[in-house]
Amino acid sequence: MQSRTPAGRTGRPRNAAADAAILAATRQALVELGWSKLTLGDVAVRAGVAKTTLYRRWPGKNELVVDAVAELFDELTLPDRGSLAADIEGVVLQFAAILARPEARSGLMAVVAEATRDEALRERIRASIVERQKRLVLAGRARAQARGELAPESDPDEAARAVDLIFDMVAGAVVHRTLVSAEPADEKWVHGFTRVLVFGLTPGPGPGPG
Amino acid sequence: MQSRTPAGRTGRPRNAAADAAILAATRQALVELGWSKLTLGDVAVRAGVAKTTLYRRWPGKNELVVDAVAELFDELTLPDRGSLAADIEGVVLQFAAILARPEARSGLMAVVAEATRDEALRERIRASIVERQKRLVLAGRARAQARGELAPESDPDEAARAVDLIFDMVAGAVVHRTLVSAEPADEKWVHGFTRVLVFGLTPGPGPGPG
DNA sequence: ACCTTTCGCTACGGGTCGTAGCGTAATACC
DNA sequence: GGTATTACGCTACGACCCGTAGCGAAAGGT
Repeated sequence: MQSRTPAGRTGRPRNAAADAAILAATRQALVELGWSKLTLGDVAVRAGVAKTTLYRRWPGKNELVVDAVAELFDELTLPDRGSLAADIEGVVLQFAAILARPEARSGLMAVVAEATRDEALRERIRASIVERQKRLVLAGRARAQARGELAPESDPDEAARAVDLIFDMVAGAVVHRTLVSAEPADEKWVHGFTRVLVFGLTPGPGPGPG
Repeated sequence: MQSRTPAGRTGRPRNAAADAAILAATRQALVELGWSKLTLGDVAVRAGVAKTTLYRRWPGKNELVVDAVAELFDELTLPDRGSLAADIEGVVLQFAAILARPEARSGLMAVVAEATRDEALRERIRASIVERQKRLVLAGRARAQARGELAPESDPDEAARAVDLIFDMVAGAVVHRTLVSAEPADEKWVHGFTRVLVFGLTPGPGPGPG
């Protein structure tokens, strides 16, 4: 047993508080400067650490911002509100609240853009941000099936595709509303969105989108 | 009448061919270098113009890339395929095809990210990219109402909100699927998406999402 | 005490930025 | 044709940021 230090290593241990300080400084810099004007030297000064310390812990700006933004999504939960529509509305409102924060707005899209040319970064985003969100979709779907609101999927492959589709529709709509249309995903909008998602554009069992 | 030159100005006219060359060079650089490593000096060399010419025509990298990417969306059309679902599938497939191109993938998200801190850039994106797409939603909706598939909206304010909602759902889902989930929005996916959008998650008049 | 790792600091070459200045080219007006 | 006006290509520049190397000191284990 040599696991008193994080990985059984010898030598001076890393200052754990510095990690938190650096990530907080990164978010602060994102708010004040935005992605493009954010420099690692500036973050180091804000965090009260040397620039070299930053480079010892993160490969570069991209990975640092991913980790800084990922922490924002820790607060996502899925309380049981009794129905599929209510569950969707609840989680979408939480998601919208996160995306309304400037550090998320400027950082998230930028790293996604960078990830289009960086497979490792894409995987980092998937593991630390996307996967956590997708688990909420899975949980909500299971609940709805237990309630009888959705038909249970026998084919697990089909089920996975359905979850991916729903996830892209929910997250995509909120992100597009917030960042591209640049208008708030408030309760009214979320309500209309949920109605369309659950009942569709054509007036079926529920009222139409008007 | 002094409007033979574009705006009635005197002096040497601008080389119109240079504009096209610069935008094409920008797209090429986006493919080869991506957003972050794209430099205006490099674009100038590719286009065969001086770097100063670039700065005389565009305020900076952001605006240049917006214009370069906007041209990609010129090809969007909305052929009448007979039904709302078919119309949606057609235009979504076109949209997906554009987003599959590397110059769109790396450029679009990056400028949207920059636009979160730049009101003028946001307006430029809205005018040259978003508005054109939204017009297709308007046209498709009018067709569906003419066919009787959608109830006509009496309140123009409600109608505008519905169009905005649909637009965010369609564009958002495709963008998220393509850029965040990083998987192709192929025919199978588009078909499933359209079914959910038109008929909803719950098995109403149509079949469920499975 | 000794070893190992981290940390802060300084310094560096390399690259990009955005602008200024200059001479020249291309057009409109007279 | 001559002149005014604008666009163009080119060069050069200070400022900034990058990412790394090298050093001495600090903080833990053994």
